[in-house]
Amino acid sequence: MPLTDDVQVRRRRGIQEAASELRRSQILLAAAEAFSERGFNATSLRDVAARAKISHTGLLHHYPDKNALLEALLDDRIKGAGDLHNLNSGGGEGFVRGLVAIAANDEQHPANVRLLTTLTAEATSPTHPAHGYFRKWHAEALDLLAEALDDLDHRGLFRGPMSTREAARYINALREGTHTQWLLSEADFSLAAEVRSHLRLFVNVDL
Amino acid sequence: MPLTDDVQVRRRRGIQEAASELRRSQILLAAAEAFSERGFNATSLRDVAARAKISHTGLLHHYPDKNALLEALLDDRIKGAGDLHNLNSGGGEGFVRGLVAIAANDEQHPANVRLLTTLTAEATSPTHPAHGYFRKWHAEALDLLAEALDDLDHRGLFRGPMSTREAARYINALREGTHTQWLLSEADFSLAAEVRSHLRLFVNVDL
DNA sequence: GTCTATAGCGAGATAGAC
DNA sequence: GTCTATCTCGCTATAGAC
Repeated sequence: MPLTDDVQVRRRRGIQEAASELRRSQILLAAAEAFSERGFNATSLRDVAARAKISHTGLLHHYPDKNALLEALLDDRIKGAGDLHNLNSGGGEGFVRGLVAIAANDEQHPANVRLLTTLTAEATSPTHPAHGYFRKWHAEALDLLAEALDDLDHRGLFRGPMSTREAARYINALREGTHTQWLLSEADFSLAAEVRSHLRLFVNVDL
Repeated sequence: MPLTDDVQVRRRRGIQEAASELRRSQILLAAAEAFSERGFNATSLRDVAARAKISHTGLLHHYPDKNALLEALLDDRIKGAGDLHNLNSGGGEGFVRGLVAIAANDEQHPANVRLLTTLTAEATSPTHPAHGYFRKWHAEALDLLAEALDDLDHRGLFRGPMSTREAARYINALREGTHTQWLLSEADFSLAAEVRSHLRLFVNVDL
């Protein structure tokens, strides 16, 4: 019987994998904190490592370089957020209500907002490692919102004087710009209320 | 007669000051280029100096450190732009038409847009050297726009269902967010047309 | 006013012990 | 899987010659 099939070995391996996964999520949390405070470019791996209470070489064992760390963080955050508020079920109403829910959640976590706002702006540069990632994500976000508005339009709940695609562009721009204003004004208005008002300009849905 | 009152000395000094000013504007141009491509944090003084065809220590003679360079650039750009399109004359109509003019100008200079978008996001962090600067600038921009909308409101040219101050917030957020989308979409729509549409949602002015 | 030279630091990444 | 030690690089900033 080969050693790799040994029950104890498999059990030990399972424990190690769980520990490893825990470490990784600690590291991602630390990275989110650091990137949110200083941006991606200005943050050092040593800073992230210190927050995760690990050496910077220990960090590099889990993520081979800085870009890999960023990619893992984006996967975790962006892909996670959409599912969390089930933007993809419940039709047009579900979608726009999900947007308000996200804003309400963001309001309690300014660091999250700063993280995405800063990374987005940095990624605006074509030389940034996450440029392609954000380009794709923004295009997808636009498509999804336009679809949701189309769904509402078919049922007479879209009230804009413009096309649904234009409205989708306006709504996303409003959200993005409002995040910046909210951060710069040090949260002196309600993010959720603001998003609710934005959406009411375009759709006839009880939010 | 003391040497400092000598005519030739004064003339030479005048020439030197003019040359110095030229150098400074070359440096600011180089800084704008570099910051726009890579952001402030990720840009080195050596990079800026190379673009300005000067040594990095030569640069430090004109601007004592990196923050001073940033501050000088912001003063030059932000304070200059408002005057250029005379946002402060011509009342409410003049102001909103000025906003469209700025967008039309920005459309021809994506690097300018990226510069301000990136710096704004970076400055969102309270530890950023330009944090206070952008905070103040955003608050002022909001006040000025709200005043312009008030002026239009008094003459029945404001059409929003919300207050002028809320509308000012929406319009500024739309502009900020649209910049980001425009950069990420690699300019696949017209910035000026978009701003014109935004404004038409709120004011009854021929743009 | 601009340069060369260099100090002094912190970065990303690798090698190899344990 | 985590560490120490180290390599190599590029950075900001200073000193001092010209």
